[in-house]
Amino acid sequence: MSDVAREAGVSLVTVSRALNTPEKVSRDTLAAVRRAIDLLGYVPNLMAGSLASNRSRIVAAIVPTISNLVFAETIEALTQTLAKDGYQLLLGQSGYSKQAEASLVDTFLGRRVDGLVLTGFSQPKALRLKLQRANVPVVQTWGLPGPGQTTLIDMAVGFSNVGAGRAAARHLLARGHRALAFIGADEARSRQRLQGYRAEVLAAGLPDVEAAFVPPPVQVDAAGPCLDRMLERRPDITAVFCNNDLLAAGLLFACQRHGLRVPDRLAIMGFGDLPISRAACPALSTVRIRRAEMGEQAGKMLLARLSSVALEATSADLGFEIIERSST
Amino acid sequence: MSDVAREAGVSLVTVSRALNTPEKVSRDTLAAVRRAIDLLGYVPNLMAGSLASNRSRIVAAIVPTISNLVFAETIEALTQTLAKDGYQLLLGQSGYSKQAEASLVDTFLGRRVDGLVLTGFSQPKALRLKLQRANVPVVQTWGLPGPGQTTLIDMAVGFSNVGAGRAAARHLLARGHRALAFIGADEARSRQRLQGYRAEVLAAGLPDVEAAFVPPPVQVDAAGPCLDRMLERRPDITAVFCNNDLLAAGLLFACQRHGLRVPDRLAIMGFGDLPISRAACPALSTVRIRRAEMGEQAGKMLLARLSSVALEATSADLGFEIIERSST
DNA sequence: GTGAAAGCGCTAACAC
DNA sequence: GTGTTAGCGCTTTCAC
Repeated sequence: MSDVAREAGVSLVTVSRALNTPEKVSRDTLAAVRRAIDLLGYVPNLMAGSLASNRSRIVAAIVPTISNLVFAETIEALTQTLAKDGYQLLLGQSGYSKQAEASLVDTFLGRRVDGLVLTGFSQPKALRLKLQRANVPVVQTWGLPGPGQTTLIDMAVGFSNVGAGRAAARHLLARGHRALAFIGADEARSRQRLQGYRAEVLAAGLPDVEAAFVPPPVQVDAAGPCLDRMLERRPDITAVFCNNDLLAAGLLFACQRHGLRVPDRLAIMGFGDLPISRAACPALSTVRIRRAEMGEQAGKMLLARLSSVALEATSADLGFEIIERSST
Repeated sequence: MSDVAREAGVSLVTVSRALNTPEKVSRDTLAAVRRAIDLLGYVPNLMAGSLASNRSRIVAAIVPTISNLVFAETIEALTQTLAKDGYQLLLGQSGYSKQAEASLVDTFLGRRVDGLVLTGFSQPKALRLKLQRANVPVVQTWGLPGPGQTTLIDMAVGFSNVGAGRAAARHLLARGHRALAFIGADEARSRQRLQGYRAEVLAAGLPDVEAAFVPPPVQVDAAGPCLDRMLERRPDITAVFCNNDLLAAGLLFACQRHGLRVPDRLAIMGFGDLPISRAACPALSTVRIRRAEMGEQAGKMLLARLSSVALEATSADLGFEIIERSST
């Protein structure tokens, strides 16, 4: 930077200003500085700037895995929202492990990220306190703060997993199904959806839900084996709520293979409204959630906080929507 | 850090050493320092460390979009390989735009990333030169350096897209197909596969391939409309090579919808060997590529370079494999 | 094994 | 509108 300053015949600060607040520099000086920058091929060191200004312009996000399309879309929208304001994204993957999440948070705090986006609300208390003490803006996603273990750290954007489970059950019950099953990943959000799903079924005076869990990360081909075991135990099952559209698509293929007609013999309901649910044959009924908006909203909340703009609310409920298609 | 030093009764440098090279500090001193760190809740500022040491321990990766499962898996493996050595990943998404890619590179160079992972080989010359001048380790992925516009910047890991296209064509020709079609995204790698595919078809003395391009990012539901147009123009088509398994699955659903039997009326070949290709009914023949290994290998190459370990080769060909299943 | 001194390349605060 | 001064919180180098 001092080379540039010398070349342009100005002082070092002026170069800094030309870069960061060009409107506070005269036209001629600005031109001279820019010429010098081009001439010397100068690339500003943002790390030094971060150290001096105490703002890294980096936000970190932790997801269980980026290989799950639903998280990928949230991250994509988040990255793009942040990029508009010159922020970059550090990506962390917890692999559904609380311990890995905690150690990622430590690293990210050490890097002095300006903000943090977490997935879910089941962080241990110690982590919550650490984050609150660190005084770093945090957005939790893919759920909503509420009673139980779902505690708010700072800000939140998502939807009610329990409510989504309830709505799925109501949809299937309204279609006349009386023996319902559930297939989901063995993790917190999926269990919350099951909770709502089950509550609705029991409230209708029906036998309990037949539930199967597959270890996360969910693979599309995990559904087939589940189906076999399920129908063996409960041949009366007529509807399955899959906690992921990909899982539902896999189940649909498994039904085709077994000659089970969908929805006549077995109704299938997905979750997420991924493009595949619309493309499938029959098209899959599902619960639409606003994945991209979740990332965008998380980014906006952080940016607002970072620019000291007053936030309307610390928590945003993006809701969900039952999409009725042909598989139920 | 000086607070910790005071608390532990040692100098500031000793704290730094206890953190970075604990083996160079005596057992007692180490214990004292660690006690002080816990007591004070000290979190080292890695940005300051980066500035002083001129190593950021950050690697940046640029992919077209993280919402495409194939890239997500590469990124996942890369992140995990880097994490083992204490490196974090900055994620950039170009949205298939060369301009966006160039501007991301500028930002990342400004952040003084220790390494860079790029997707593809068609970077403009100016970008290549800039990266080479910056003297930062770079790995290009999802292809191989070779003649044409595919120039090597520094290191590479991938497979031959042209070769994969050729192999797909040979597979279909061997099954007796004589009128072949292609559906792919309108981007460089897809075009290279078409190039190999077409070359093989023409070499067999057959009519040219019927090719359809969909704008990236590819969506699973993009295939259906393509199919209609294709069969209208060329009702003789008996096999389609889709440049993505998701696209192939979408095509399979479209065939079910139209009552076209797969593979009897139309053979479908996918690309990537995503889990869905095995789960599909009929299971999809496809070209397996080693997505996760690509990320892992890219990470290893960078880490080797960063720790000054001699690399065996600057370029790794991970190959591909034709997976024969029921859809062809 | 430990410490003192000298920066890393910037920005913040204040002066002019 | 521009410059001067004083750091940001570490690591490196060299000395002991």
